[in-house]
Amino acid sequence: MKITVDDDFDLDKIIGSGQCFRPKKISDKTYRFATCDHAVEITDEGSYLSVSCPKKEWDTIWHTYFDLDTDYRKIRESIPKGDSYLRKAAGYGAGIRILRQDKFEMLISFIISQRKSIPAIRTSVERIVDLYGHDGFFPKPSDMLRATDEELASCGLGYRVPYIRKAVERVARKDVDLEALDELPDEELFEELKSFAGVGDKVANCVALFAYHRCGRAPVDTWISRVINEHYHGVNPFPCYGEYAGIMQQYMFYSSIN
DNA sequence: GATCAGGTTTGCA
DNA sequence: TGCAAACCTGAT
Repeated sequence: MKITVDDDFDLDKIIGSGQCFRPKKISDKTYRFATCDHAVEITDEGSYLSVSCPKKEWDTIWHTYFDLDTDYRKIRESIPKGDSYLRKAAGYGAGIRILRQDKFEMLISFIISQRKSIPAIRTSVERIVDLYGHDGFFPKPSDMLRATDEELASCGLGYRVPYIRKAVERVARKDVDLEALDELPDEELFEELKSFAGVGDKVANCVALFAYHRCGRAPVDTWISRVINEHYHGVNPFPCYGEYAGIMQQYMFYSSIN
């Protein structure tokens, strides 16, 4: 089926922006994405996308996943002229969109991400899918309850094993309802996420941004910290960007690692 | 083979 | 409240 997108949309940049770890480029123009119990292959033909799923699935799942109701071009154009670094970064990162990804997968993935390179994160997440997932889909919390410490260690989790174990238990036993957290305002969501062991400011903001689509949240990692020091005199500019701070963060992050 | 990686926790001023 | 140091291990 053909889909046309009249806005910034670049799958290479989306995959390369560090917000997701499992989507893959499987050939020159074709990409594979999976979320919850759905998977799709998308071929970018330039003027349109050729997608492997029926229209109904695209409209109900993937349209939302790719945040196609948001006008990213307009957001880029709203950047103040005086903010030359951001304007340049946004031009370079044009095509990035903030995906709406599965909450449990994001929580686990970003707990793993601390002090790891992106390739290392990918390796660990893939290994978890191999061990506990079904048909290549990320496991449900209950699927991971049976995990042993040895198995988790074999995923390269190191000292994060107890963090993952505790998070799985809290979610599987409904001690925390990740879906229900959707109703909370940003700051309360942030605090709830930080109540997980192994989740600090950076990881909580990543989960808030990439799973809960809180676009005002801007995770500050070593790369962004470098950008702040080198281009903003050490003063964090994100509070100025308001509801789109997270999108601006993605442009800067993408520019700084690519 | 050393060094560092998209941080968090813990302990101590 | 702030600042180091320690932490597992894959990737380069």
